[in-house]
Parts: sequence; C-alpha cells; structure tokens
Amino acid sequence: MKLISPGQAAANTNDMSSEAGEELVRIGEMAKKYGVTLRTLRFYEDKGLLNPQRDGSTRLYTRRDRARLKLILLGRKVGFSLRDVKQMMDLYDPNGSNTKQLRLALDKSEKQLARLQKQRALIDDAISELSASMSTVRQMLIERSTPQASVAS
Amino acid sequence: MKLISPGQAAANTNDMSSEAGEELVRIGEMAKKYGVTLRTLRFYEDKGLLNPQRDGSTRLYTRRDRARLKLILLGRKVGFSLRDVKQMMDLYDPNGSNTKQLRLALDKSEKQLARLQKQRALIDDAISELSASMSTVRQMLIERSTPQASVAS
DNA sequence: TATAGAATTGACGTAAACGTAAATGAGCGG
DNA sequence: CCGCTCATTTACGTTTACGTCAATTCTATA
Repeated sequence: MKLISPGQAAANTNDMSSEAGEELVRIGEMAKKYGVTLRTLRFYEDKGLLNPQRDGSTRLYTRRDRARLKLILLGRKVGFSLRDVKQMMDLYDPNGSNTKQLRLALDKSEKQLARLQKQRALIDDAISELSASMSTVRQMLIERSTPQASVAS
Repeated sequence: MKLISPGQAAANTNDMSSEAGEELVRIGEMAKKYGVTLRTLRFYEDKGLLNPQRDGSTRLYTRRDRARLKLILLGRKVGFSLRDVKQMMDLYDPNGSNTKQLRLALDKSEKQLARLQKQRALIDDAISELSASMSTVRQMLIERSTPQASVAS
C-alpha cells in the first residue's frame, strides 16, 4: 500500500524524491520550510485550507499545497481572516479565467486596505494620547512638591 | 440610609439630579454618558475596576467612579489591558505623592508606546504588500478582459 | 526486533472583552 | 393587585488562531 517501498527508502529523515518531479514533503519539513508549527498545518487542514495527500495516515504535501500555504500566509500577513482566505481560494478553478475569484479578492482587498488605514489612524491617535499623558506624568514626577493633580480628559 | 429619599425620587426612568453636589448616577445613565453598555460596567466592577455604592441592589456611581471610568477608557484607547489599568489604579493613594503609581504608569506607557510603534510598522508593511498584490490582481483582470492581441492602450 | 523519534487524533486551555439568555426581584402606574 | 419595565445575578457562548498535553500508532534504523 505504500508509495515508497521499504527497501527503496534509503535516506534517514530526509526521504527526498521517491519519484522524479513529485517533491512530496511531510509535515515536519513543511513546517520548517514555512516557519509554522505542525499544529498550524493540521489546523489549516481542519479548516479546509489545505488538503495534503495521505500515505496511510501520513500527510504528504505537494507543491500545490505549498502554493496554497504561501497564499494563506500572505493573506494572514495583510490581515485577512482564514475564512476570507478560504473563501477566495475556494473560487479557484484551474480551467477557468478565475475572474470571479480575482474580483472577490480585489473587493476584499479594498475593504481590508480601508480597515488597515483606519487602524493606522487609530494607532496614531493612541500614540498621540499616550505621548501626551506621558508628558503629563513626567511633569508630575518632576513637581513632587504639589500633591494633587487632576487628570485632564 | 439612602442618599436619595424615596419621596425625592420623582421621575421613573429619568431621575436626573435630585440633589446638588451629590450627582449619584445609576447604571443606565452612566452607560449613556460614557458610551458603554450596562454589561461593560458590570464587567468592570466584576474585575475590580469600579466600586459603585449600592442602594439595595441598585448601583450608584459617584464622581469618583466616573473619574475611574474615564481613566479606564483612556487606558483602553491607548491599548492597555484592563489588568494593566487595574494595576495602575490600585496604586492610587489619595494621601500620598503617588510616585510609585506614576513611575509604574510611565514604565508601562513606554512599553506600550513601543508596542504601538511596532504595530504601526507592521500595518504599514501590510498596507504595502496588500497594495502591491492589488496591482497584480488588477493587471490580471485587465489581461483577462482584453483578448490576447492588444497590449498597451 | 527493539526502540527512539515522528506523526496522528482528540480534547481541553488561552487571551480579551464582552454578548446573550435565563431566572428572579423590585418599584410604579393604573 | 397585575403587568410593565428596569435591574441583578449566574452561567454559558463568541471570536481567532492556535498551544499543550496525552495516548497511541507508525516508521526508520541499529
């Protein structure tokens, strides 16, 4: 039942390329390659974002899976939820023009961009307020002669 | 033992300002005044951030509680956790110089400021990447809509 | 073949800040 | 005295992205 016959398996941890052009990778390598944990990969699978083949119960990731993982990580980096990423990836059709997928991605991207800009504005705001109150606190520490000071809003 | 005598309490829902100088406020007014929900106020109390008086089971908020709530909301705005806010407020001593409180606040503020700046950098990064991939997607959409031949326009 | 090291599934935990539901009570107008 | 509304308490649910065991099987190598 195994794709790799016991006698053929020569290398120890790195059993690279039983057949030419396949490049099947197990979960440990996959994790190291992309800087995620095993748990994360299983989690993504559980959420329907990845679909590695199985050799028995062992997950084997193809380059398709690697491409998907790259997309997932990019999506996460720019702040998409896994749900969004899945929704966009589920629209992928290797035999079509993928216009719908691209449109959806663009639409979500525009909204996400807006969110990010809003967030940045909030953070800038917070930085200002925090800096201001820090100045106040510093002042209060300097003027320890006058006890009571009120907090302005 | 009630601060507001039963005879004084006239209006049903809106019992505004019965006596001068006291300004005891119930949870509903408090919530409206500061734009939070009833649940939030009870939650803060549960976490030890607020300690309103009780008239029976009814919460009555003094201006001290209002000052504390203002601080909480400011803290949240600049990104402190409720735990941090509590820790800082718990150090408040009306009869002391509060040097320790101020030092702690300043310390936490510096760290929070660093976090905020790091966050802003991440967001800027995300915005760049997102913008880039949006350009790519737009290009792909253009190429799909123009059948093969034409290139520049 | 024994055994160490991978990998598997499943269940439970975490953080933050509440939301929501259920059951109960208390006061007031009519 | 009935119902209405507001309030309270308690407990469980939500969201997101995993972390952390635990028990167990699988695999590879000496």
